[in-house]
Amino acid sequence: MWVSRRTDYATRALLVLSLEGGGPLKLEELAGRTAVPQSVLEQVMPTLRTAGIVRSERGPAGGYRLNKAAAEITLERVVRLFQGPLAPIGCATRHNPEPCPMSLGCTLRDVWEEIRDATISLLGGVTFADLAARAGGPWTNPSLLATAPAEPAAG
Amino acid sequence: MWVSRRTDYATRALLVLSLEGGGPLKLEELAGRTAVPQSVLEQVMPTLRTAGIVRSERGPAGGYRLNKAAAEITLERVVRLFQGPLAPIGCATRHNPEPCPMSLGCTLRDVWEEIRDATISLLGGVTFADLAARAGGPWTNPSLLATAPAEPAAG
DNA sequence: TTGTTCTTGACAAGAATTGTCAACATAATC
DNA sequence: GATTATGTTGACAATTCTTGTCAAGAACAA
Repeated sequence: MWVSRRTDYATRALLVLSLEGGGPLKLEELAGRTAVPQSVLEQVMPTLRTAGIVRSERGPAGGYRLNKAAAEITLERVVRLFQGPLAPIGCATRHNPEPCPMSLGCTLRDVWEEIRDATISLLGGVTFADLAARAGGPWTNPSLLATAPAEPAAG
Repeated sequence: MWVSRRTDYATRALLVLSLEGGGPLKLEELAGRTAVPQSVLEQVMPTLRTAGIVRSERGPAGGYRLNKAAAEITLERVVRLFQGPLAPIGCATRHNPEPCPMSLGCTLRDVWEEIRDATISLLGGVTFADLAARAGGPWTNPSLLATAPAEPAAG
């Protein structure tokens, strides 16, 4: 339960962009196709842009597209961007681990590091090309999305 | 960075109890030997007790000890007790996953589930007997702990 | 009865998360 | 140039989680 909503939303947006090879997608479209509040994507997309992962164009016919091949964007890159270190605990990060008076001979830390490495290995081994290749359902067929906004037919 | 302090503290306390095969350890001793604030252990230990992992005795000569063999207490059990589900995200828990309109054909969720399973596999494969067998430093030799409380010799 | 120890519940301070909004900048089109 | 469509930015409120602390109470032994 440690992947934040923003991380979730960012990966969703990138998966849709990976599936939409060509033209730019507007923020509104992107929000609709990923079932993400547009107001949150407003925050998420600029972060992806600053990181060089997506590119944007303004004005009519503007929108977002990938800034590099989907095969070159790993899940690790994106999760790191929004989550920071992937270690489950501060004493087990690879860079600048949090000091702990019990770290010497600590076998608990060994396990935390194994979890960290397994996580990195999995996230680092998956690109958005991989994710796009096997995606289905509403990902490839937007009409399968309920798109139930404010008020359903009730009254 | 998803393992909470309380989880950290609980596992530390259990590791020390596993190393101290025999007599009960008082809360104060346990706090000292694990470098954990006693006031927090006051909250953590009863949780371990209610879960049947440790046993307690009150009065003088009281304290805590393991309620079962260290080889029968897995890290998974303890982490679950304090963290809840081990999945990185709500849609990927094994029981009652959080519903998501994008779950059909979602390859992202596949990866989250792989991370969940790898985490469970690692945590489930380690017992406190394993952890105790290889521990060293201040874990086996408490005198190596700085135990620097309020005011060091400075004046 | 006294002293030691665990037990419980309430709590405050702080941090992180989540979602929203308004004002602004840029680009195309009329 | 005016207008419209779009991304950009920063501030923000509400909520929830985390962390540590404390005081009063219950059990046990001497």
